[in-house]
Amino acid sequence: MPADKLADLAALLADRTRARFCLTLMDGRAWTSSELATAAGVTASTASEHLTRLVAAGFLTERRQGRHRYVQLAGRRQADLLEHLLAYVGPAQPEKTLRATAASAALARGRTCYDHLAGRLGVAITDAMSDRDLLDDDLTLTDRGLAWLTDALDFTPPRGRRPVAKPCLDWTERRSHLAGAAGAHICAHLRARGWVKNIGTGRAVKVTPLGEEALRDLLGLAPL
Amino acid sequence: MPADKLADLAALLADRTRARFCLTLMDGRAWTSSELATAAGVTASTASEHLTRLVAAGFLTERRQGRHRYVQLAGRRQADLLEHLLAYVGPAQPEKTLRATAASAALARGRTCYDHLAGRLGVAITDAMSDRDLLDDDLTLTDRGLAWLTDALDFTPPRGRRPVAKPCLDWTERRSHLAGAAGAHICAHLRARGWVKNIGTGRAVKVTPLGEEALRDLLGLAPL
DNA sequence: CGAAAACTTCGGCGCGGGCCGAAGCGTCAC
DNA sequence: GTGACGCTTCGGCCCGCGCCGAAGTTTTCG
Repeated sequence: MPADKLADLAALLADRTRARFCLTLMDGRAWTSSELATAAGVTASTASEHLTRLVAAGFLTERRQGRHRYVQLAGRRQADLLEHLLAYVGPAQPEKTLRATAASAALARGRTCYDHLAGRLGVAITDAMSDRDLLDDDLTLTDRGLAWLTDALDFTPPRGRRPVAKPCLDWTERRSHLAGAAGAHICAHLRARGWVKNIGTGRAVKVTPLGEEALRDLLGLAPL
Repeated sequence: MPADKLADLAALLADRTRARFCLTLMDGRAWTSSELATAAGVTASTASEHLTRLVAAGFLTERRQGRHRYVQLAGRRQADLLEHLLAYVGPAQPEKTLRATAASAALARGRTCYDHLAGRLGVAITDAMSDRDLLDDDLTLTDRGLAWLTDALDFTPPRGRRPVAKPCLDWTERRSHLAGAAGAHICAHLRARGWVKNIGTGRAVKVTPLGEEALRDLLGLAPL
């Protein structure tokens, strides 16, 4: 019965603590059990039980390393699903505290979404690439786009079945931005060059002065 | 906190009975409370409470008519969300009973998805339209496509903001098929002409002999 | 080696929620 | 009006589960 599987999947995310874990993990990085526990405001034992359940359901993967248990979103499918759910509940409405406002403004400006860039930054890069005919309307890579990525950004297309470029729904912008191998490569490349940096401990990112210059040169992108 | 809203949304669907209700309502039609109760195998009182909750959350809409309470999926956003969740849990794996096998085979062959056609039938129509340059790669309507719909199928584009054509993910085929106003129109048109008919009480549909002929003439579609 | 750190397991508490049956209320048919 | 019907409300049952603290295991560090 597909309804039962649907209910089981929903039940997995139908808890505030587990939902917080998943959202925290949306940055695509691996977190330890205790990091997630403090981030969500529960004790270590509670976190341990939740993680066991999320891993058992295949939603997260774990890697034991010494006395640490690192967990990560299991893959892009899970990240996609979370994005769709977030898009449904809608962008966070006006916040109460100043700190929360600043934090969510930073998130809206630019962040990582699993392994690629999202927020206004992600959408702006996607738009700039579309304007220069590097992307099609459906966010697949054009020949020009492939050449550009290869030449300017040292991209080599993956050998596996992973789509090179595909759209990902953005829950603050309500627009599609570039995901897939190309999106991931761009994110990694900009990070490696020091063109974008993480802000704080979350998944918000900011463009460095160096990065603004580079993005202007590469894509004619004005500072956000 | 967006995580809390995510958890609340998931909790809404994290019950087998409510999940069954929603899946039953995926045919886009309105059902009465007692119909859903028997379909899901619960008493009237239990169904009433679940429906109240789903309506309060804005997931369903209700229409009181005499002594009946008709409920319906609130809109396309809800249907889309359910499709994505179903796509994640995957197509139903091999069934136990013969009756279940036949029923799910019929569903895979052709069904309605909220207001348009899905399953192999929906995908086949979408593919045939793409082959004839009526649709772009991203399943938007080409000029030829709009002309074809208007001439052959009495289509008039809606005045509102509803997209004329857009992709919808198919949870059995794992492919996109045509949704949006054009998809809904095609479904309604085929049904009105008696080219497709509902099978039984669910959302499975079959193509009539008349319909097979018409689809061959219109789109060069071979019988499924 | 001993102590500290990260995590897990277990017992127990309390709450929420899913279910039903019985009773009540409005609506329709005769 | 009278009865049947569809639905809702209420009380009560019970299970599941989210949480914690305490104790136990494994690894690291000095």
